[in-house]
Formats: sequence, structure tokens, C-alpha cells
Amino acid sequence: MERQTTIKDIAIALHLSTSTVSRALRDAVDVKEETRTAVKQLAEELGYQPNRLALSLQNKHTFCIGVITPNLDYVLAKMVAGIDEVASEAGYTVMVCQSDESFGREIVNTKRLQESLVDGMIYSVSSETKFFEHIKKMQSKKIPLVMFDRIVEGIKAPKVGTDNKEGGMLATKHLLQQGYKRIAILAGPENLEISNERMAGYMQVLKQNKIRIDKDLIIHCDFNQDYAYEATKELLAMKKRPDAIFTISDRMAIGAMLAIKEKGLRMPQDIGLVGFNNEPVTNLVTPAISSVEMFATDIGRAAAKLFIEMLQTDDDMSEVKVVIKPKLVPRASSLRNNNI
Amino acid sequence: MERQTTIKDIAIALHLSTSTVSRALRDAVDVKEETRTAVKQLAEELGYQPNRLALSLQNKHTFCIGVITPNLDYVLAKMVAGIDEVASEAGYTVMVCQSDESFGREIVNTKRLQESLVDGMIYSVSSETKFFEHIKKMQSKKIPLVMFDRIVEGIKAPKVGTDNKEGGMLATKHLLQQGYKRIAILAGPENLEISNERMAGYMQVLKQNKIRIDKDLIIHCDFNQDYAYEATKELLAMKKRPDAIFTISDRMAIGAMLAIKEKGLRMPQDIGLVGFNNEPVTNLVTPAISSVEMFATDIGRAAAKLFIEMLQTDDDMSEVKVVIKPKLVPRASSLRNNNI
DNA sequence: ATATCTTCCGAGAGCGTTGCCGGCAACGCA
DNA sequence: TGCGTTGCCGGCAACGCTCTCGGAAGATAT
Repeated sequence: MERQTTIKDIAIALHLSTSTVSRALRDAVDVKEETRTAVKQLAEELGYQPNRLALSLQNKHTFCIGVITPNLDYVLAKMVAGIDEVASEAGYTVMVCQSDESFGREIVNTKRLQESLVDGMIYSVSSETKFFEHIKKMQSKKIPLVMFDRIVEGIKAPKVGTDNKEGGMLATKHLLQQGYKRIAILAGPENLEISNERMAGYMQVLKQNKIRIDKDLIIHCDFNQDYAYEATKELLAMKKRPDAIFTISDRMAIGAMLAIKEKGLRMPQDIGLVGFNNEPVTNLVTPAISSVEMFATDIGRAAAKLFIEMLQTDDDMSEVKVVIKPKLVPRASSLRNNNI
Repeated sequence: MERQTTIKDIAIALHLSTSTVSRALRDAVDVKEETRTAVKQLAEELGYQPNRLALSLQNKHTFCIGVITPNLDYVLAKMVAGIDEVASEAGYTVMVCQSDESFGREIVNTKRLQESLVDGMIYSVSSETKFFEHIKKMQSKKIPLVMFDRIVEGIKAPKVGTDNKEGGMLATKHLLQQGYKRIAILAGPENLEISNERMAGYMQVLKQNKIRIDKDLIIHCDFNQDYAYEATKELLAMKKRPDAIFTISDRMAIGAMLAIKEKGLRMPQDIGLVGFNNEPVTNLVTPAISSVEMFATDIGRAAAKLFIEMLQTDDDMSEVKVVIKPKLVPRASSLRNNNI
């Protein structure tokens, strides 16, 4: 990489001091109109670009946001896109690191971003993450942090996420309304709060309707089509098999659907199915799969907004929590037209 | 953000000079074993982390790679994941900027990344991009550049991409083998090379088989499900309608499929369909859509490898081009079991 | 005429780090 | 005892920029 032209080059060429050039470029006071224009013109000619590094070194402000994401699947990619959109509008650049659902890589990435001196991080934990010392350590260094989507309640930081419990309730209520009686749930890893919340919604609705919660109908498995497929096969092999399945992701719903079809069962007649995320694919398969829309891009946008707000205020925002209400999108996989 | 502990803090605490501390931490020669351990221990206790900014300011090396991507859809997200994987293994952090298919945002992002002093960029152009001055300007500043996926032949830089022509040929050959006679193509914007190359493959196979190329069967439209849907409706409304459609993306294939179904035509009997990218959705819809697999993650990995190699060598690598062979994955949408 | 403001600019320090050079002991050897 | 060598360390400059301070020159007031 060639040497960039610096403020010094301009200073020498114009027989000025670097301070004056700096002031002229920043439109500060105390500079004659004449020199100001001369400086600006030469800067333009030489293609001068300020060195952000030098700037950052001084005012400890990099205009970089570190984003830690477990992966870049549909939902998270949309969220990252939302973050990028708002951040870049505010003059920030985004450093994206994927932990690939690995606790180890999450830690490495967190450390590396800290070294790179990002102005803060927008964080979503991996599905493996059960301990949070790395996050707390970061906070003890007063590095601003916003959590999104895969939130951890134990961490004191502003958070943005879906109302997962509500989502679980919407799905479960819908299935009950459609006349399903024995509703199973395919949940995620037990440490993942978003999964537990969705499950809490499921359980609450069952309780409200005085339905006994059958532990055999609650399956924890990986956020993964194949696992969901296997889990569903087991569910369907039960003596008293469920007549509906709520999966906490669409990829799991797809896995479930494959197992259901393989078994020769019909949706929605023999069995109902509701997923989560409302990925486009749910509307393309046959039957189309009902799903809970969670407005991923909005969550990303909100996270970035919160982050920028946090940088600008001195208030303690660690209690702020933006909760975005999900919406059920009913489709063929669970619509029995209210006949039981 | 609190003040990070610096080398100076350690120096003062231990009654040493900053130079000695620096040497001790870097395991350099000229430091007594005793002081070395003392320094390291205190550094550990204070949670010392070297300030990358200061380092970078000196040696003009940020260990950051800027990635410009038009979006984070399935294929590009996989590529970015591949880049991140290799880059992070080599100690680099990745700054991702989405141009959102907008020429303006692409320019802004490019400029901003330059200011942030990335060590170079890995680049994929937006579908709007018809002029490349911003890229050439960057190259004139000797900023290392690797292009991936949406490559521009006119730019002198190492490139990684699919063999798009081969992909177009595979799809077209397959359709001919399955007995389709009148094959239409839904291409992308006319300035997009990847689209034109896939189309070139299509045309070459037609020529090889002495089939007249019918311009009415070549449609340029946006990389978009809705446009593809509309375009397909028009195709199917023709007097002599095509009996097969090759779309240069799966999202377009989905749009085409919807239009075909709406028209009451059956796949593969009445009309054949082949997409591109081999997104999982192609295997989930009914009928499953044949598609060309392009190994996106590998492309990302290769791009990052090429980039790192470029930084380490003095050789001119601008002529290097890694071309990854695609593979056709035939599915129900175009498999007529060889009966015409 | 002197005193007091403006206006405009330069010098120098500092951000955190490393690289280069020089210095001071201690040691070895003649 | 004298001299070179080695081991260990500190000082200084530099990376590119901004900020604070002070000062020269001219304008205005007394």
C-alpha cells in the first residue's frame, strides 16, 4: 500500500504548519478564508483522506461496532443487515464475527474485537454458550454492549429481541383453536433463553386451558433440520402420538414436515405444524407451514439505534429492553378451518 | 469506555521504562528473565491488552479486511461466512459492508473502508454497478483487492468465482437431454457478468445443438422473485410458449414456479425448470427444483486465501483467477425420465 | 503615544506503541 | 589494570492527527 498523503505534506507544500492545515480542513475558526480554501483545494488535488487510526488513537473513538453473531442464517443475516443499515447511516462501520455456534470461537472473537478497539459490541450468543464470564469481563472494562436476539437475562445491558413468550403463546393458542389436543414442542438447547421463553409461552397457554403438560412431548434438540427430523420420527412413533407440533424454528419445522410426510400423515388433518421465523420457505413448501413472524430486520435496526443512543447518553441504559411483538402467520399446515 | 491499562502503567508500577516493558511482552532479547516474568504477570493481573490502533498507526497494518457485498442473501452470506472463517484463522478481522444492491452505497462503503485503513478489500459488486472508477481509484492507491462472485473482468485483480458459463451449459444440456425443445432463460441485469456468462453457456449449448436462439426467450430481469414471476407469466402467454425455463437464480426459479403453477402447467411434464445456487429451498418445494450448485462457502474461503497470499507475496497476482466448477443437481422439476 | 483587542498562525505535547541507539554495569581475558 | 564484550535497560523519535497555549501583527480604543 502506497503512502497516503498526510496533513504534513499539505503543510509543507503550502508553507504552513500542520495545526493550521488541520484547522482549515475541519472548518474551525481562526483560519483566514484564503488559506482555508487553498488548503482544501490542495487536499482535494492530492486525494487527501484523513487517517482514522491517528484520530482514533487520540480520541479513543473508532466508529466501529463489533457484531458477534452465531451464524449468518436467514434470521441473523437479516438482523445484521438491519444493524448495518442503521450503523452505517450514523457513520459507523460494522465488524462482523461469526462464532459458528462455538463457545470457543465466540470468546476468541470477543477478545479480538476488544483489541481492535471497537466502540462497543452488539451481541448474540452462540447456542453452546452457557457461561458468560467473557461478556462480564468486557463489561467491567466499560465497553458498551447491546444484546440482540439470543439474549441473556443475567447480563446487565440493553437488549432487543422478540417477545418470544408471546410467540410461543400465539402458536400454541392457534393450534388449540384449530382443535389440536396433544401438542408437542421441538425446543432448542436447554440453555438458550429464546428457546425457553418460547417454551414458556407454550406451557402457559396449556396451563390456561387446563391441559396437563406431558414431558414426553417436550423435546430439546439442536437448531437443525436433521435433528428435528429424527426427533419428530420418535414423537410419531409414540403410542399416544401428538396431533400437533410447534417447532421453535422453521428449519426444525422443515425437518418435522419431512418426518411427517414420510410417515404418511397429512397436514393439517392428521397433524398440525407451526414453525417460528416466518422464513420465505414456509410459504413455498406443500403444505405451506404456519409460522411466527419476528421482524428480524427491525430487531437489527433497533439494536443499532439503542447502541448509538447508549454512546450518546450518560444514563444507565442497562435496564432498557426493546421487545418486538411477533405475529402469527397461519398457513395450510395448521388450518383445519375450525372443524375438529 | 474506561481507560485501558497501557504499557506505561506497567512501566511505572515496576519502575521500568516503556521500552523494556514492550520488549518483555514481545519476548524479545535483551530482557532479564526475572523482569520478563514480572512484567508478564502484572500485565496479566491488570488485564493488559495491546492497543492495536497504536500498532497499526506505526506499521500501517490493521489486520482488517473490508468485505463489500451487495447483500447477505443465502449465497453471499455463505461466501462471507467462508471469508470470515479463513480470515479469522489467519488473525484478520472482517468488516462487512452491504451495498444493498445500490451503486451509491457501494461507493460510500468503499470510501469509508479505505479511510478505516483496512489492509485490503474483498469485493463483490452490486447489480446496479456499471462504472468502476471507485474501484480503479482504490487500486491506484495500491490497496489490495480480491474480487469474488460478482466479478468484473475489466478490473485487474485476483478473482474467485464459479464457472458460470459451465453452469449455464450444464443446465441447458440437461434440459435438452430431458427432451425439452424450446428453452427460455430468465437472466439478470444486463451489466452483471455472472448473469451474462451463464447466458453465454446457455447460448453456446443451443448453438452446439444447432438450435436457433430466439430473442423472445431471453428475458432480463431483476434478481427477484416477483420480477421472475411476472416475466414467466409473459413467457407462458406467448403463442409459442417455451417448454423449459432456466433461471439464473433459485429465487427467480421460485417466482417462475409460482407462475407456472398458477397457469395450471405441470412440471416436469409440460414445462421444465432449472435454477441456480442450489439453495435448500429447491429441495423442499413441490416439485423439487433442479439447480446448479456453486459451492459458495468454498468461494469465500478461496477469496480469503487468495487475499492473504497476495499480502504475503510481491508477485503480481492480478491475473490469478480461481474458477470453481459447478455441479448440476437434477430434481423433479426437470426430470422426465428421458421419455419425450 | 500607549494599552487593549482581534485575527491568524506556529510550536509543542500527547494518544500507545515500537525501533534505534547509546549507556552503564559486570564480566572475561590478556 | 586496561580494554573489549555481553547483558540489560532507558531515552528519544516516529506513526498522523488534534488540542492548548502563546505570540506576532494589525486594528481599535484611551
